[in-house]
Amino acid sequence: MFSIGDLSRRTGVKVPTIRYYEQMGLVAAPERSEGNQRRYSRQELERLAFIRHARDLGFAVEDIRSLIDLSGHPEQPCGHADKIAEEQLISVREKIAQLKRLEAELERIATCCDGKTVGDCYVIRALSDHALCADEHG
Amino acid sequence: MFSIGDLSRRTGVKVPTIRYYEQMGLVAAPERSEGNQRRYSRQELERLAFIRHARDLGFAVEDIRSLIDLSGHPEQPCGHADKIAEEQLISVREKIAQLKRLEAELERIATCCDGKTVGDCYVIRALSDHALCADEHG
DNA sequence: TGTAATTGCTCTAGTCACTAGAGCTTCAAG
DNA sequence: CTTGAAGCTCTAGTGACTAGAGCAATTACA
Repeated sequence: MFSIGDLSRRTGVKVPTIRYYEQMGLVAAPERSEGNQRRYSRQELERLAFIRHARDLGFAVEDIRSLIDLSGHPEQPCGHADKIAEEQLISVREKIAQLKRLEAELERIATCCDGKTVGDCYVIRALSDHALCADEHG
Repeated sequence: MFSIGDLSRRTGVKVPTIRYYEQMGLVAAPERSEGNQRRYSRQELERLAFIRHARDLGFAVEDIRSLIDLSGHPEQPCGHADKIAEEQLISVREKIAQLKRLEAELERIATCCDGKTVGDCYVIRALSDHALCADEHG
């Protein structure tokens, strides 16, 4: 039996976040001690580790809920789980592409400033005038 | 003189977002028509375009506030503006690095599933067991 | 000039995924 | 048996908007 603090240390999920997940129905309400404190089993530790891992990978809480539902039905076809993971992959790739465009733009902005005062600062001018951008973004 | 809708169309910032920026003090409260509708000048259009551009580049509203304050003092040294842009560049690069790690992990997860049911689905197993991960993330 | 469609106004509340704080109780170690 | 850490519930705050209700003003057209 683990206290909420044990669970937090073992999974890296903060204590208030665990309680929040319980409220959201992502983890079930666990047993309580005589003094009304939460007591978790190993199964619940594993579920929380699952959630943590999926959150680290950028899955939305709703996706995680679906994945948990799926994992409770091991006899069903797993196409849905694959689909969630693939969509997540696509979204991550899109974010990378977008951020790379920003990186290029910011690189130009942040390294080209040789003005001494704000009046001729390239950072400020570049932000004021989209026409100074090399290409489209945003 | 532009209505809030004109401003929105010209800058790509949505109408409620413009009002929100006014509330947050990012743009000044503009003149009003006799019927109490907002009327903007070209200067305000430019400021909003500046904000839009900076938001597109991922600057936080607080950073934008600083940049606007700076641009109001063109005689000051521009080191601070440079610093904000450089920090933003660093943070974008960190995000890219993190997302690339996720991409690799998700790629492995999403493409390796040849199980037919959830019971032996690699997606679910990989999320349950961090030990299946090729390397650290999150 | 009339009227209808569009646009605008304020205000409150909701989003997502937490995070912080107040004020209290329980637990574990010495 | 005491003390200090950890736990409890509850409310409210974060960032950057977004949505909706219920009105008022403006604009286009007949």
